[in-house]
Amino acid sequence: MLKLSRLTDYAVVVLSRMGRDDLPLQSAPGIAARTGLAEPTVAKVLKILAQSEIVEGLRGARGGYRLTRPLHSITLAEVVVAFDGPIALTACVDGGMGSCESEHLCPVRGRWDPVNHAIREALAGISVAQLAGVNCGASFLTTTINDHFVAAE
Amino acid sequence: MLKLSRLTDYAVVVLSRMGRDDLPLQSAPGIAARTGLAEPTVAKVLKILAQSEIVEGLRGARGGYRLTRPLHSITLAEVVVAFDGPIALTACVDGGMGSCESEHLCPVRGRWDPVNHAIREALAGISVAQLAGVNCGASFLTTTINDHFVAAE
DNA sequence: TGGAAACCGGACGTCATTGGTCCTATTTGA
DNA sequence: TCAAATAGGACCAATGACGTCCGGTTTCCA
Repeated sequence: MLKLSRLTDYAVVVLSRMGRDDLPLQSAPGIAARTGLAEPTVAKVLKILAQSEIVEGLRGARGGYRLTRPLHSITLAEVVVAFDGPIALTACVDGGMGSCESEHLCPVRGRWDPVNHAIREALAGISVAQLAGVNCGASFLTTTINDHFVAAE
Repeated sequence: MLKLSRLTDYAVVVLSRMGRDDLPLQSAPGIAARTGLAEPTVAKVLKILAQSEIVEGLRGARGGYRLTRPLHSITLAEVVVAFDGPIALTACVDGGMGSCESEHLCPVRGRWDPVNHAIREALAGISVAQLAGVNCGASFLTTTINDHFVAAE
């Protein structure tokens, strides 16, 4: 279905929530309660986000998570990469020649790179703040995508 | 991995092959032999392509398939839709309100549409001919994507 | 007129990946 | 010292994709 993993979806929800009520520190159970998502799921999402340094986790009692950057500087591409891995529509792209057995017959050898690049840029042109609908006063780069947002409002 | 289904990948290979040696009619076993792909797989791919009217199937002995349109007018988006269904990165997009149980809490409600649109346009801006590397003399619309192709050559 | 070749539609078993959960260790504040 | 919270990993169930195969139909040719 060319869809991204459900965890990525949750991540956007969690990040949006964290950006909306910007407290100094938010615990996983607290975010779970405010988003309506299951607590273990939120915990898993935050752990992965912390590994990608999109959020920062502080341990111990009264610990919690906080955003390392404002929401409008976090791109959708970053989040997708954190959960789904590198953005590549086909397996035969990672530079590694020789991995495909019918390589000498394949007429599309190496042609997917521009496609992946295009998708990557489309996702990089969208910030989580845009998805969250946070009015952060920033103007965006990708005119095409921004036009869509304007049209959707 | 945000990857498209393997059948979509095969479809591009098959279409590229059909466009390269443009015979009046090509059988599934023949294409299988020329691409190095398994024959049942090629047959399945062609059946789906026929349902989407990207190729046309002629039955009977000496039958086979042929492209309904030149390769450069078939977009990657069409092929993806044929195999992966409508391009939508999340499940909560198909207009159908009320399908999500935590909808009233969700801070990204309805915000995904522009993202899907952006991805859709990125895929619609790429023709199968470009993936196949066929020199068809046409100039392309999406400057961004075309720039990538130029840069890749 | 019969057989062969090819498309058409669908069903089926297997396999990998994802999704959700849980457990234990570690850290920190009261 | 205890409680609260993150960190990291393991585990199992289930969904979906993949590849294959089958019977049916159509058409050409000998």
